[in-house]
Amino acid sequence: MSDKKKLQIAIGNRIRALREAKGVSQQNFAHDCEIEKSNYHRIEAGNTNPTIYTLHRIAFNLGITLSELVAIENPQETKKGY
Amino acid sequence: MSDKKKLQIAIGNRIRALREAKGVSQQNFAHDCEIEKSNYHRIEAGNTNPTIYTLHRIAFNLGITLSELVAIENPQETKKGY
DNA sequence: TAGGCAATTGTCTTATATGACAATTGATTA
DNA sequence: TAATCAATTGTCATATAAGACAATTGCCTA
Repeated sequence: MSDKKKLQIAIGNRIRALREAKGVSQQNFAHDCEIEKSNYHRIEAGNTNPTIYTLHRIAFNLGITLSELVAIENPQETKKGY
Repeated sequence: MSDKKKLQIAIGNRIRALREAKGVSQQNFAHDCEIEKSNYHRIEAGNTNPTIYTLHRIAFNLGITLSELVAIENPQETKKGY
């Protein structure tokens, strides 16, 4: 799997865990973040490569910083895969 | 100015400071990150809303984590501006 | 002065993130 | 059973990130 996909999945998993910890549904949370719900789902599923501003809105609505949001295991980066 | 633009500028400024601290040119650094040099410039200038994977490659080539890269002052977020 | 390098800007193209919306599935509950 | 809600998938349109490349500007320095 590509580094890009691994990163997307790692971020998606982290967002999902944090949202579930808050006990809020995808639908409601997506609405709070002003993200269309199906696209929000694709972010959690690791099927998209979100922009920093989208992640910023998600972090804000989780009540954490962007830095905390992207504090994931460092996907082992090799050269290439872009 | 929009929250989005403020975020882009904050991130661009941070990337520029870190790159300059390494004493490497935009051209060479962009090449290392596999980003076309004019587009790399637009990121530092805050004229684009980069994807997380682009920032991941930049962080990697700076020798820091994504989390460290986006550890910026929290642009004061109000509601709306999306 | 001429040449080279870095930074910047502009434009066109291509890939894709996101919006919008319909439809399906599964779980729950009245 | 029927109704509702959450999650998921698919498709189309739009906006824009990023690639590619040309051109300009400013700064060195040989």
